[in-house]
Amino acid sequence: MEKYNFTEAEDKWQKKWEESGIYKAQFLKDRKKFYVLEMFPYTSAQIHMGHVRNYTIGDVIARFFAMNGFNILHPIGYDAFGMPAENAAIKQKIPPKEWTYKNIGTIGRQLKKLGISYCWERELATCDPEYYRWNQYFFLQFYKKKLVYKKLSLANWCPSCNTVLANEQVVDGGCWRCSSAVEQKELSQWFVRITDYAEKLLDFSGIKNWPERVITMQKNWIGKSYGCEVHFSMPELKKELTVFTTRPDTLFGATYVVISPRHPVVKEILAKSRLKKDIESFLARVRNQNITVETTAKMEKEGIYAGIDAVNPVNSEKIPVWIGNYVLLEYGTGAIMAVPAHDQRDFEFAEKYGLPVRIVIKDPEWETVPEKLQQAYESEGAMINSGTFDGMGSAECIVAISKSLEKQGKGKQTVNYSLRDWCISRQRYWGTPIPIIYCKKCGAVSVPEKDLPVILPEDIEITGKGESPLKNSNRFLHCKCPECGGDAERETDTMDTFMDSSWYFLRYASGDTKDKPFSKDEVNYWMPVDQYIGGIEHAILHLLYSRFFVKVLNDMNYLNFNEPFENLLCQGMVIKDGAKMSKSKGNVVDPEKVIQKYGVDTLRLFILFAAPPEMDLEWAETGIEGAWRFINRVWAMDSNIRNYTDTDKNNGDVSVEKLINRTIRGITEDIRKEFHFNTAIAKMMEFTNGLHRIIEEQASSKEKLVDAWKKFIKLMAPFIPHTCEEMWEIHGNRQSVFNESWPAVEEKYLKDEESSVAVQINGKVRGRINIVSGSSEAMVMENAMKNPDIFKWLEGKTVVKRIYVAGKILNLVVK
RNA sequence: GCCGGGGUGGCGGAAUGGCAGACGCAACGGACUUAAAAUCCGUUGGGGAUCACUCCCCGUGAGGGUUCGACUCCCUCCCUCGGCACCA
Repeated sequence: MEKYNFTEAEDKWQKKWEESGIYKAQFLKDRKKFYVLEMFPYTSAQIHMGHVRNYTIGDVIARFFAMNGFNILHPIGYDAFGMPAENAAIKQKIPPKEWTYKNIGTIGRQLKKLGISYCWERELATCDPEYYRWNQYFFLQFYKKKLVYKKLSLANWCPSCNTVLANEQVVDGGCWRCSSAVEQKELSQWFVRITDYAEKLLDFSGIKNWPERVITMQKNWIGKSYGCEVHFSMPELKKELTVFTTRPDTLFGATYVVISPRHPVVKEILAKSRLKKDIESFLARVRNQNITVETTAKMEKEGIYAGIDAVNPVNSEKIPVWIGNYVLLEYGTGAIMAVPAHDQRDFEFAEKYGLPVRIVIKDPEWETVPEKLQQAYESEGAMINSGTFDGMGSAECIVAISKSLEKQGKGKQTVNYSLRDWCISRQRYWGTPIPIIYCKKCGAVSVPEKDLPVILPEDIEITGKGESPLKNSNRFLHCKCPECGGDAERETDTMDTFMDSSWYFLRYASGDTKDKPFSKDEVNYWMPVDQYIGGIEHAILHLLYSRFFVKVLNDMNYLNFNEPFENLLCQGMVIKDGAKMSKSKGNVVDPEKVIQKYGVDTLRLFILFAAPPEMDLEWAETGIEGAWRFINRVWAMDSNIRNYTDTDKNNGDVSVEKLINRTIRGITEDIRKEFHFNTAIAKMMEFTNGLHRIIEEQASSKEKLVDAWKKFIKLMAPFIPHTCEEMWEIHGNRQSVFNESWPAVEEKYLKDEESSVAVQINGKVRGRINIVSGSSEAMVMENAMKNPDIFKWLEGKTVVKRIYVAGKILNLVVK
């Protein structure tokens, strides 16, 4: 028996698919559509196993829905802007554009080898000026609506390289290139006002099926909390200080307030305070503490008395104002009231600096003497030391105290979000230039739409040092003001690449894009994406920004839907030797090598079989061998079936019909329900095992056998497309198997005349009996009593209870 | 610390209130072969009884509960992998 020649078949079918344009998306308004999308790849050197898994899952879904009568859009493109291109430029002296397009070439070739059913006509790269001009266009539309603005914000700064660093470029508090200590520097940067949409983004009602954890992560990220703003007066400054708290019930227990070192009032304090020198040296020390993830957690809480007091509005008590490094300017009002008795952080801070503690909520299990308090009591209880509120429950006091403050104009109930506005400024080269011109006379002026795109210059050397690289291009930097015609300079920041990926799915959905970002009609037809597939690492940012974009564009009437991705599948990682495949771990398996040795269908089959899509997948070379064996078994079986000879004994047998119909039903359900391709493939294996027996025993006529086999080829086609096309052709078909429709279940073959019922005694299986379908409970019982295996357990006992689940189980409770 | 996923044979995994371990891998035995590879057939959770057909006990991270019946539902705990983290 000859082995399946995968190289020949794969080349042949990939070519045929390309020539026939079978996967080309067609805008057909009256047909039901299905948009399958995998997160587009970043243009690093080549694709890895994680990509193969992602795209294979998408491909099975696309092919399955196509065979089920849907009009399919299944596009691909490249996330082509970003830092690694600049790193390559620094290290290898290759211009970012050259590096990127070289990689696009490699990845494109690799993707084509995977034989995915992509509509290549809609391929895009975000670094193409015809793409990024629309980033600029959207920026300007948002600018008009005041959804983008400029403000001062902190950035990581390397004083030696004289450059801004991304968070991931800060390693152990130092610069990744030169290890100098990283400082925080205030820069004027562009922000998108995503906080305006916080409430809309919390509404997930337009989403059909997303992993629960992704929704939870987004909700936590947005971080809505109900609370109260309280105004404390500062007599020395003749000013009010507003704090935000979620626990107004503890207001009587506030023994000091703390403000962020970057709070605007700090300047005024410095002007007035007798402790000016001490505060300045404290600020100098704290200011350079960088705020990357690792360091924030370890950072010691520190503070200093500001030398002035604040007056608590509920009891007119004077309490000290402190400046503390643990208070964030960006959250709430940048100032807090500290209640050490009922907040663990405040408790620790108070202990460290010997600040007073006052208990205002009674812990039912603990004493109410401050000196004896071991830790803050953060739960509910009865109010004490709180004036007229004493005796009330603390939960009702949250509302009562807020309302009382509101009435006196000393505070108000508010809602707070931890979501911050989206900083889109990057002081880098390889990104979309921000279309703003600075004129001494006219200020910040938008580039007129007719002048878009603002093209990224290529006469730039990337060094990784100095400020924004675009400042080095005179041709780029200097321009005329569009308003007054005078000398002006361009904005030299580029946009965050999340801007690119926030709408690429709309561009894909649009065939006609000469003079607009996308065609409204076509986008309204294809969108939302019916199935989006990608890694969990994009659970928050990419998915949140895309949702935001769609909501804004909906409000601006560019489109008429509210969510970009109705269904989301987050596939698990590819693991080898207990760790995620990665270059640094040295455990990568190159997909191309596997394809060379076994063919892409084998690789697909293994990946789909080894685990359900959402779980991590353990790479196993022996598993690949198993997949390869299965494909060859199928290949051999195909020729056995073609060479099968009829005998006269097999005419009435329906076992092959039963088998194929059971398989059709099982596989269809496994795909439909949760994309559990692993169990679908198990059912294919069960089918071949069963069919093998039928062939050996010559239990079926040839006609029925061939008929079942052809249906089986269709069932396998989404999984191993090349192999199935080849077999489909050998069986005399001229058209692609993907023009066929998915086999339908013939219910009449699934009604079993006999079924086996397990008989339990006190919940333990003691025997099995075969019954005629539809037997009554009494008949089953009678049958069971006749069975010696069961009878012996009943001797000398009485049956006190009988549970019968039709056709499945009979449980007898005996004493 | 908070939130979430997960824990089932030697391994990947099935079964989500009704016969635990489908399907595959690995291992072992057999057939074919001069031999090997490939292929095909068989066995395979642990323990025990039996010449044998077979039969019994234990078993889904640990302990408890609900139920005629629990991998599945509830409570307590342990381990593990992710995410977030001074959010006031």
